[in-house]
Amino acid sequence: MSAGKRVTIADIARHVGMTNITVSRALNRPEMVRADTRERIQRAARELGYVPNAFARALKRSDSRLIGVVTASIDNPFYAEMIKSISRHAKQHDYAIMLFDTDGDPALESMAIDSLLSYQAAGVILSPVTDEPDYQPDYIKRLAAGSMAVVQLDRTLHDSGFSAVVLDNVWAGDCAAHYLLERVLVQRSGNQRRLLVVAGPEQSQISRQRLAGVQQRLAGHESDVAVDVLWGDYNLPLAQAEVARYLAHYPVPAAIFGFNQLITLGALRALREHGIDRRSLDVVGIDRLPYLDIFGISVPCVVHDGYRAGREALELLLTQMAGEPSPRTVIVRGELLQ
Amino acid sequence: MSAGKRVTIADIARHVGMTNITVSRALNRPEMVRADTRERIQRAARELGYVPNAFARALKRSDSRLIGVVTASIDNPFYAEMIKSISRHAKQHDYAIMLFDTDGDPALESMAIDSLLSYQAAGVILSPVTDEPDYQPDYIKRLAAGSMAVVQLDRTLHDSGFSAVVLDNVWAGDCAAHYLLERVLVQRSGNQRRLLVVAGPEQSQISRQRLAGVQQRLAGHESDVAVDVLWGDYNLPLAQAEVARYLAHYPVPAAIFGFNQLITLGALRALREHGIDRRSLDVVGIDRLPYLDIFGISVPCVVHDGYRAGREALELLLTQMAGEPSPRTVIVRGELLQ
DNA sequence: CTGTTAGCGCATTCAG
DNA sequence: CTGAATGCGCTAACAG
Repeated sequence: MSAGKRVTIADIARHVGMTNITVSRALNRPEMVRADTRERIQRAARELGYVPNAFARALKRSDSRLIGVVTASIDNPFYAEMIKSISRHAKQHDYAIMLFDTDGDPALESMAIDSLLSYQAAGVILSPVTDEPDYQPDYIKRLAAGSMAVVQLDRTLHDSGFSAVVLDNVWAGDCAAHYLLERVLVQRSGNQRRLLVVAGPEQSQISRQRLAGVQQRLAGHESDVAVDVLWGDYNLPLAQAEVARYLAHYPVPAAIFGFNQLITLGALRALREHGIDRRSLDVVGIDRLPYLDIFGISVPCVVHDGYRAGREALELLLTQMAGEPSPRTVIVRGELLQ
Repeated sequence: MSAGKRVTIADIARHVGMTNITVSRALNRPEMVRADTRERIQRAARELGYVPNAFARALKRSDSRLIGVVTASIDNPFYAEMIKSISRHAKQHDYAIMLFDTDGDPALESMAIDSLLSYQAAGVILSPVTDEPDYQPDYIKRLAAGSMAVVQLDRTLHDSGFSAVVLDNVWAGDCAAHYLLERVLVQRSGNQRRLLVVAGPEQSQISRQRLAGVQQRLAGHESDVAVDVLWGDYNLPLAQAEVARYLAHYPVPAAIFGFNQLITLGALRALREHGIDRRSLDVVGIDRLPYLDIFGISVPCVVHDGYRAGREALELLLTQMAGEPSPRTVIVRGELLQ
């Protein structure tokens, strides 16, 4: 209750006329202490306002109950959903979450990893700032050398060898292309059969896979659909600018496929900007565009279950922490929502 | 580099033929060590893959570089924005964030506080599960007794005496009501002059303030606008259900005012469900309904700058941590966006 | 069931 | 500028 010094186990010991270790046991392994002394100790702890010192405990036991989450953008709804899921499940296993939002900055990402190593985190769930193969941050070595479990989420470091939970990106591309082919493109005529894909960075593995999915589906179909690809980034303004520039130079395509939520929104905004009714062509996306049904709007999207992805990541991390040596990859497949 | 034991300061000391303390100094207060030995030590540290042990350091210095963030819903975009802002600014002051998503569960909230006390967090930014005055969790005592700085964010514990960053809720209500009066309600006739307010929980201080703002504005206007209030919670399904029930029993009001993003969306969905064109009446809300402009939809809203609120909260926390004894309250005013 | 001893890794005394 | 001793708070390991 006193605001001055912190109450330690020793204070309680003095208070009840026992030794430290007995107090420690009464608090952590109650069954090892006689019922009445246990009572006395626990009551004293409560009355004195005892708060265990997590640092001292972790130092002694050299195992922390900490899990790190490193992500580039907590304000991306898909990531927020995954983080919520991780947080919820971590709590069930008595782990606290240390969160790092790297804001797309590799330097911050590296510092985040160092912090986690420093805090002896039992594991990290990592979604790097980019998944381009060139990105080979030097913390990979530090991570691989240590005993910290690692699970990558959504974005992966090329060839890092860590476990991962990723989306089925090829399938997502395939699925959207299939939708476009079956329902849409077949109904159009001649040179209208043009699909505009608005992708992320040209080197992004995720974008490449999604595009591969599209191409694989088109190839199987023996159609004469032409694909134009705009490379950019996973944000709205750039996607909007790219699409605007495209529309200024080429005829309106039969369909547009946006590779994530923000890209799709950017493309739609560009259409509007050019005075083109979005219903005059077909737009599909990846990731949910929430609440549009309320306004009678429907944009078909391939959506992935972020809650599930988060859970899978945490479970994978726990098995790694339990000693499973071989890295595993879990693939989460989405579904087309119309 | 070795995967076995962690390398400590002592290993480095042995390696370079110095003692622990010199190594410690070379790493933390380089100016206290001769240049060449400092070099040797720092190089050895790098080569051996030394990682400082944050626990040992914190234990010794009894000051952690940890700030706790406790919130009910990281997946609420407004909260996500605030958390991102907190995270970004905390990093600038070399603090790491420990995040707790309480998921609306008071028990989890209490555990989160205990964890933070246990980790000797320098401060907490707290947004409790509810702001109803009845909610007086017993961790308040523990918090007040200790030396941890506390700043409440958005939602506050009634009479807790902690610093806070809150929204100007009265003003938000006033502002929306003003808009409705000036632009809208005056144009309607007789018994059509009915405003439906869809609020949060009946005891929520925030909802009460927003409602007070509405009533104050209406009172000042000497108008004959009647207000119906639906109490509920800050989520979509309940708001939708309440509004649906209202529409089943009463004539369509001249306007609907939703007290947060999800409530407004719920109300709009109820309208749609009842086959009522939302443009046949006036709908205003609090919180942004993002991206609707892309679809040519406009729902006027009072929006608050979450990024700023987060920054203010962190700054307030830092001043508290620096010893400022008197609690302060910062009020963030929103603006009407049409 | 309880106590003694010892040490986790680091940084603060105080001496050289 | 460098070192020796000491302790932060807690809990193994081994007694008793």
